[in-house]
Amino acid sequence: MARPKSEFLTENERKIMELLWHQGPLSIKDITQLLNEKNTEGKTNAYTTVLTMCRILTKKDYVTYDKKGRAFIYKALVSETEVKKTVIKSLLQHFFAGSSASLAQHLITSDEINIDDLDDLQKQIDLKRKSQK
Amino acid sequence: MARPKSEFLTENERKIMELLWHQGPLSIKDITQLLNEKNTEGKTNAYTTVLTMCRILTKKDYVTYDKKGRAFIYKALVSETEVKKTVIKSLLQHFFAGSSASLAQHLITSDEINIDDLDDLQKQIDLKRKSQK
DNA sequence: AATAAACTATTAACTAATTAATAGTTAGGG
DNA sequence: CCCTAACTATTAATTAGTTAATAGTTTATT
Repeated sequence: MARPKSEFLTENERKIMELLWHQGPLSIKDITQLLNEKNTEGKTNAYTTVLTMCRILTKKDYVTYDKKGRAFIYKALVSETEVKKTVIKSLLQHFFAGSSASLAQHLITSDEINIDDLDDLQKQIDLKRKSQK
Repeated sequence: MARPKSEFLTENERKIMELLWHQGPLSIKDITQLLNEKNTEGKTNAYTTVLTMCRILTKKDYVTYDKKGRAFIYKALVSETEVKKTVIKSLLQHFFAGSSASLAQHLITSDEINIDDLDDLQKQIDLKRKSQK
């Protein structure tokens, strides 16, 4: 077996999905424009490059399209939530023995959380507790 | 530009790194054996396949080797903690606007955390709070 | 010192992904 | 109805990663 399809979205694929998630259905032209606007460092993509990426996403069932006039309007088939879930699941599996609690703990003890965040988390835990009783 | 080096470890690469992290330095023979033992579904890798993968990991500076007799003994150059950190950072960047707190919240409100876990988390938050005062 | 066993190096075939040029098609304005 | 602009389809070159056969080298044993 040669290289398998990448387990998740590649960087380029994710960028396109983000546009579709946040802006709704878009034509290739739209996507090309938006990608090139966002790209710092002046790195621009050709129309046909974006087309190819959208074809790949179609083949992988991440998106589909409707024909509107002569243009294809692409839309997401998979939600951001679903992708998020998959990625977190994989992270948990690989590095935290499948335990959400273990990752949560890691995040809480990390340096990047301040007191306000901790307050919020505590409230969230209380709420969750009550709903589980 | 064609396909860039994968941002992180690929599945195969990660499996090898796991062995080196948890078992210490190993020869190609050892790695091959351990990989094939672990593999359910009877999928075995040839010695030379493993060799190639180790070469790639060497080129990427994830591992290095010492010559011991005629064999190369491979050892990890990058720790599991470092890789973990990188993966979490990317997840945060892409799906949680860079906020650890936001991901922590997501985990806490997810269905997969039980009361005992919540207790532990609460204790952890208290500890962290005191240390930050 | 010859030989076999154990190891590494070279090479290759194949698929996925990236990038895009060029060719072909279609639809709307004159 | 024809032409051109806007769009899609085809094709291709390139690199990364997967898999492994084969060729070459080294070392230990007889």
